[in-house]
Amino acid sequence: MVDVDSNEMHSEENKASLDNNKKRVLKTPAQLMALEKFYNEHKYPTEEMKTQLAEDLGLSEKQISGWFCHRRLKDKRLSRDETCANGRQDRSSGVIQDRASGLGQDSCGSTKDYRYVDPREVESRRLSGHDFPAADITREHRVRYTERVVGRDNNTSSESSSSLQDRFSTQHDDPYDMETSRYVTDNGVFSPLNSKGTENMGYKPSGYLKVKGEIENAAITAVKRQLGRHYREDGPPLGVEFDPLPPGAFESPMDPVHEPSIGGDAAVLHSPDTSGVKRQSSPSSRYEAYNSKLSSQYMQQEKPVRSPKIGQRSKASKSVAKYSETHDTERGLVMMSAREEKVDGEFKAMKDYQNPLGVMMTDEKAVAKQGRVKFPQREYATNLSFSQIPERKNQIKGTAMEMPSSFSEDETAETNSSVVRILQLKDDKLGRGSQITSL
DNA sequence: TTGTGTTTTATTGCCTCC
DNA sequence: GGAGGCAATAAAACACAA
Repeated sequence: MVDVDSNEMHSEENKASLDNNKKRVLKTPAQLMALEKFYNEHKYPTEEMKTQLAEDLGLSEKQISGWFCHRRLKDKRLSRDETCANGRQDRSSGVIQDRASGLGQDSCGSTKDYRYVDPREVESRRLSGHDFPAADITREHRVRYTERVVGRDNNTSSESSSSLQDRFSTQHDDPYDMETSRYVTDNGVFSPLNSKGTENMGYKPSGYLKVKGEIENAAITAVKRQLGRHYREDGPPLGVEFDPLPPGAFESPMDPVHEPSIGGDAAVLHSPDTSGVKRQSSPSSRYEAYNSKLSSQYMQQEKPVRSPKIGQRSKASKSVAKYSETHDTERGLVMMSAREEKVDGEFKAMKDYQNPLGVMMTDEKAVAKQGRVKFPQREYATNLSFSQIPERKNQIKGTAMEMPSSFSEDETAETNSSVVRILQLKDDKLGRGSQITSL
């Protein structure tokens, strides 16, 4: 742990070092966290924002500007790599991809190549919550970063997935607030998460799950567990017949622009009741989106492409695998950030889905230039307790580690109930009531 | 322990917009 | 012309494998 004083001193050193020598000084975890959070909402901060941020973080405006600049470049670079990798993967593998992950699908393919998309458009989409490879990348980065932040002292648990058990269980506006409230005790010490969810299951993948990696299918496994005795590997019970799907049931618009790509049910999304569903923060919908996305990510890792960046990713996945074996109690904290970010984006996507793109997309760059973006509350920096953020070391990188491999009982219950709610909504819309029980 | 690769930070130059 | 952003580059910090 790093106490406040040392961080503040560090911040002072940042300024001083800039003046005195050119030796670069790493941002403190708290600074990075604040910056990341701010960046997550404002890719192009106004001068006022920068000033405020610089003041709050103890950095110079130049540093702030430079950081945002590099951060955008990083996003863009990663976006290129990611979309290109996805495109290659799609061509080389015969694995069916979820439609929700189709954004990567067409990245280097025929529909649209995001490498040639105006980055501001990318950003606008991200801001508006539309799913996008870059959004994943941001999430990946954030996970990587926060892992570094919290993953330093990972000796509290050897369970492989306790951190993930909370992925879908909670929704909070501010992941950082949530982190501190949920994981930090009154003394500011990280309290271990409940890890029993991993132990009590003893579930072994079977059938299709054997083929795919356990990591990828952990979410599927979780759903299986939730379904319990209702789950049948060989399909529905004999004698149970499903109603034929209505025409166009699987024909959700694949407009790469409007497609929210959250992997949720199209009927739900297009339903007038969508608002109710999204506010409900259905873990199942999130789960679906997550699972579909993870599939594409997993495939990338499985067949690394010979490019420097992909090589990094492959290496990262190894680290992740190793990391996931031993670091999970506090990793949950990392997951919370990534998850909340994604979830937030998903709900934005759902909320924004009904609006035309032209209306929804805001050119933040232009807006920032005009200084019309309201500076948010100074929560980015001030809400961060430096004492709660470990010193940064042990850079653990990865993407697929976000995969939930187990759920706590509470989470299972909640997820299960949410799944049922979604199914009920679907059935209500389709005017049938048999599928839930058929499951 | 060391070499190598990756990431992050800082600098600089060019470009675009007002 | 100034401001801001992007891209290229260098260098330091860091992680990891041998």
